[in-house]
Amino acid sequence: MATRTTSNPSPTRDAAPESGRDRILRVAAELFLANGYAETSLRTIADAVDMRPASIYHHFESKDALLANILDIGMDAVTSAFDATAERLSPGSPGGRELLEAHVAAHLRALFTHHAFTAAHVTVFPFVPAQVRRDAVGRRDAYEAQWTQLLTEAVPSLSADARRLTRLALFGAMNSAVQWFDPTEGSVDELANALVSTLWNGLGSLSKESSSA
Amino acid sequence: MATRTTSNPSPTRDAAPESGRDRILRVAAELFLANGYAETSLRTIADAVDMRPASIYHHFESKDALLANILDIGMDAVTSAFDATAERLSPGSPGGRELLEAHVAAHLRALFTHHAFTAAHVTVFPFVPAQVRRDAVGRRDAYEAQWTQLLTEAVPSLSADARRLTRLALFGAMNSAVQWFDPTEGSVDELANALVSTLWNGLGSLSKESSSA
DNA sequence: TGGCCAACCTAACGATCGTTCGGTAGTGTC
DNA sequence: GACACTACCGAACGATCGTTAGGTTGGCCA
Repeated sequence: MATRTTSNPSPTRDAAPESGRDRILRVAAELFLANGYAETSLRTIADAVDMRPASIYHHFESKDALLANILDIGMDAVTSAFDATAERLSPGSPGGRELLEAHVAAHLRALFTHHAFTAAHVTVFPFVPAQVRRDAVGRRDAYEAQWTQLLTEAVPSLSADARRLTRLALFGAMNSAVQWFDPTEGSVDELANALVSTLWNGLGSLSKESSSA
Repeated sequence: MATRTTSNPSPTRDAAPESGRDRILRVAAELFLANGYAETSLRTIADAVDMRPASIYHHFESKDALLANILDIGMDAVTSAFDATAERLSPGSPGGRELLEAHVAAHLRALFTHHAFTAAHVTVFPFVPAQVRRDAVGRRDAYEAQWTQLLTEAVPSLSADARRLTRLALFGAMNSAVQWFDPTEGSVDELANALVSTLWNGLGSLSKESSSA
């Protein structure tokens, strides 16, 4: 679907030296996240990777295309994390809570592992140029559909309305974490556990008298 | 605390004609929300209010100051909504769930009533110029402290860590609503009820066997 | 050895940006 | 009728923006 080349920019693999293109992607993603898209000029990016502005155009046809690649990489990260988790869990078919927690953990892990690329979706997204945004919403919709199916499986008795609300609220909660959770100070898996624990058991279970409406 | 003049820009009061200044604030907030801060030029704003760019500077000393005013108005809306709700509920001191739901509803109502002003906090905020952001975080911190106290009252048995997590996740869920909830298609109070209902009872209560880990 | 091509460069283009300067029209005040 | 004040305007400033044209370099391959 994506005609863009989204080659592997993750530097965690061995000593494979980061290519110039990947370096631009990573640094630009970090700058976009820190300062915003429009506020980050190509000259700033070029300086940060020790190049000249014109050199960026050897790798990307425009600033918008650079952003589109970054968004694609972020989307790749979360969707492949979801798919890998689904495959890993498919034979056992665990309980609803375990299913949910595994996917929340996977989503959060992808969010923080490829932080600059995924956070771009959360923060920069509303303001990316219309065409770039149009390209990306298709993939987002597909990812959200996967979650809808997941919630159906995890909590079958949920109505369609409640399922939609739960999905959107959960996404809001998870994605907001990129703005306040520091993975160097706590485990992402613990965050996922705490989040799903609250969502699954409810705050009412902690009150002396569970006054369920 | 805020030295800026944050006069009433809400048009819902009688036939008091919207002043030029308030019109600039409202239209600019809408444009910032729709297109982003840096992407929205003063010429675009001036066109939208049928003025010339130089005229904006009669009312605001800079584009940053204009944004700072917008953020202030948004913050005023949510804090005064919180305070009014707290005062309204103070004599009765209802149960934890009712307390929480009332404040969630108040926050959401403020969010959608002053949509452009409050949504600016959610979407534009990460990218506003550093000085403007610094001015605003103080007020945000104070508002978050109010919620921490509220959660302590509503669910006393919550640990400090869990309280912090719940507050941040709830904020993430509520604030994300400005991006997906359409108040013309559903009641904000019903949204608040559904949200708190899920949070209070938990998804596990809907499963056949509530497998509370 | 010579051609090829990816990677990067210098220099500059026109456009647009936030902002400023020096006005003018209208209104109320003494 | 002079003054002051608010609200706005026309025209322009220098800076910065994304982008392009036309190089230069160095390694690979025949």
